[in-house]
Amino acid sequence: MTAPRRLSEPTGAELQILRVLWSRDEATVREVHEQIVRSRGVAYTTVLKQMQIMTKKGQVTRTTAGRAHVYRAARSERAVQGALLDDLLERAFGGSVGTLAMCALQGRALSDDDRHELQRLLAEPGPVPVPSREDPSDG
Amino acid sequence: MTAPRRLSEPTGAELQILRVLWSRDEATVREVHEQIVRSRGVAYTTVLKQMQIMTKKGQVTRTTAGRAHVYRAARSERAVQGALLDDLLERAFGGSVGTLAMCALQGRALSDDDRHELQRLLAEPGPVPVPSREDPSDG
DNA sequence: TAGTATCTACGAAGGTCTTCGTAGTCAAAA
DNA sequence: TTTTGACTACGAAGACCTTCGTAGATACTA
Repeated sequence: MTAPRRLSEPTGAELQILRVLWSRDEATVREVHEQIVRSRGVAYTTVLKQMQIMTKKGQVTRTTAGRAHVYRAARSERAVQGALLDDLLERAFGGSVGTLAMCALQGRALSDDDRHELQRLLAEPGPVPVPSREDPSDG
Repeated sequence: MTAPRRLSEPTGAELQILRVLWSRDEATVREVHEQIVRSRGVAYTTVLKQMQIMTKKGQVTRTTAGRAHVYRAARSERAVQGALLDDLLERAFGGSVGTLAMCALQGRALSDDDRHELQRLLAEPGPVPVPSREDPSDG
């Protein structure tokens, strides 16, 4: 009756915290909580506990400043997004990137900039190239 | 100390079952189990229980044939894929379809057919149109 | 010094997910 | 008739997620 589950891609609550960290580069628990509480009522200690767990999981790192901790995301936003997409790709699309991309684009609004960028990407031959964005750590 | 979670998008084990149902249109628990057990050791009653739960959740429907049940997916594969993409879009991409699409395409191999299809899709003006594929039920 | 505010750490509750064993029903075979 | 096999239903265990209260430490203030 055992039930092992996911290996370590961030869950919903974890992603919400990571989004704050990515947007500010680094932040204290208080700052993260102040940001999150605007959209969803949640206790300070809930965010604290979550971030402690994420530290243990290696999703964030922290340093000490005064008597508070300052947190940083361990992986770049792009790296985590890619991993989550890989998950979904395998679990729901049988690994077919084309199906996923078409499913994502169909019926959804797209900015002209994004449209052009995608067209440019698709115009390149071979595996779609990765433009060099700063991408500190990549797990 | 309460922890409400997802509303009803299928989980990993549920998706594995749905994939079998989509591939055969309909199937008994035995057939689904035989298919899944090829890639992963799991007891018959585990699949049975899962499908009972999915029935209660409305993810599958069933009819009786003899003393066995015959199951069907309640929603089309495309509909579920779209819903899962919406989830991920909101949770990890801030709703930006363009970012998701680019992240999905970057660095991943793409068949020529898929590439051309995507280019065709992107060439259309306005919200990317939905091609008419058979799409029986749409949640 | 006493009180207040702000941290971290921790434990526990209640929920979902996944898994499997056991029990009960019914039909077919010995 | 007894045994065997296939099916459904159900309960419970264990893992993980999310939430919050409480406790202890440390600084600031009256």
